Amino acid sequence: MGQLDKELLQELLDVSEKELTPKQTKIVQAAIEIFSEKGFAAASTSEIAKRAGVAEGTIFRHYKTKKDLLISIVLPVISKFAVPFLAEQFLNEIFEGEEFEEMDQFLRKVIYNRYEFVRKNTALLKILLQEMFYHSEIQDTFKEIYMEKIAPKYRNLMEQFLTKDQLESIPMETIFRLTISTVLGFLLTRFIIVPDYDWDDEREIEYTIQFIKNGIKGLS
Amino acid sequence: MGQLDKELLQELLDVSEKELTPKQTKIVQAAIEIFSEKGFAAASTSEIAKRAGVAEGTIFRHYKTKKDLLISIVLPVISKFAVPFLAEQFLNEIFEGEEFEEMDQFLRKVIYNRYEFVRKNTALLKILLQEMFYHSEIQDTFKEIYMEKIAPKYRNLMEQFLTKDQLESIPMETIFRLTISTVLGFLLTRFIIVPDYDWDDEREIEYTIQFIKNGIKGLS
DNA sequence: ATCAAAAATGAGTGATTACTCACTCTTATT
DNA sequence: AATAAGAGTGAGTAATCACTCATTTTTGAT
Repeated sequence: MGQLDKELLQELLDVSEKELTPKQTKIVQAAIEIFSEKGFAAASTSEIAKRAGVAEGTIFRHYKTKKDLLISIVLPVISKFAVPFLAEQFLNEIFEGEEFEEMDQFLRKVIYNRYEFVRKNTALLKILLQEMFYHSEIQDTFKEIYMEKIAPKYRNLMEQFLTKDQLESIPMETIFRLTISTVLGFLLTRFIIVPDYDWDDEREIEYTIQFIKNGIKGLS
Repeated sequence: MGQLDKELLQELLDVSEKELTPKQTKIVQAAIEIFSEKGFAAASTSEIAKRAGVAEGTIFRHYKTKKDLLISIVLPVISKFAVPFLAEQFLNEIFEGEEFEEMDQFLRKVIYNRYEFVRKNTALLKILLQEMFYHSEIQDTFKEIYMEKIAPKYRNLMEQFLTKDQLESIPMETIFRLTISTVLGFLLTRFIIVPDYDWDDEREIEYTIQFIKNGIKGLS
């Protein structure tokens, strides 16, 4: 279950880090598997070492503590999950050439993009989802990225889609909340809560887009 | 933070159980606090005993294992969270006398009702939210209650609100998914993810209702 | 081939874990 | 007052925990 692509892993952890030794990569892969299977607190360093095919001491050569290992795995995922689809390049593709397009287009692009990300990184996101409640470093990183990267860009973007009526009467935070919880609700349901159900993904995505679009349209 | 009302606790655990001794009540209260603060796996029975003002052995008089304690706390919450607002009495209040009313009314009633429940039981629901991923007993109970109690009643109810067009074209599972994830998204955001934000609850609830109603209406 | 630095090892550490059990205390019934 | 049963106790147990460190192995530049 959930074999980890080595290149993908490297890309995830390489954000600003130096390279990992082969054994270090093994350790990180094993840690991701076990953390997501039984949770951080219930995972033991001895089991991680065993599954990585490595002496337990090797873990502590590279990571001062077990929690250090968790943090080094989990923090880069937050950036990778939140930031890229708000990068300039991504936005330009939406507003290419002609007039800016409908909210449909934007939502569809975002959802398909994040769908792929979640599909490839389910284990990592399960860890993140679980541990964010207990580790303030994770919460702080979330807050920082949301406030500095996501909120301002998304706000600008939404203003393009909304009428003057809507902009005056509906608080932007509410629109964020409803949009994000619908999209995350879809992704979590699809990949974490009931992944074994026989979903018709294209159809579900299309319904989700229409639900958000009409839901927001009806608020004013 | 999160002091536990003793009567409320009794009511929760009394579903079909015998009474608890005073010390047992203390144990359950302490366990709820500590489980929700640090998670089940990171909570130690010695700390629970200490906070309950009880010898550690007393815990194991009443519960065979630490996990037994968790399960005895968490399973009744699932029923209490899911079932009551679908009880006959509750539904009768909505369809009282005249014609059946709008979807608005139903959603408003459900949301306010569950809002109060979540407000009073935040710690319990945080435990449930965390541990459902690791304990199959919890998942099974969820599935059972959803399939036997919630889905069939909610299906009947929704059929009252939807036109023939909608009933034929939109799968009911999709409507469930969108509705539930929007409502849970609101409650989780409000009470667990960002409880310290200065929410205007009445306004948010009203927006949430309109969002769902118009979102579904637009699907056909 | 030499050798210094980095990587890896695994036996060993004290602390903590969930759980046991022989025993005492409390309570209610007679 | 006697007694039986359940509630409560807390010292004790083996297992496991995260982490250390003296030592060995691997690596890469010369």
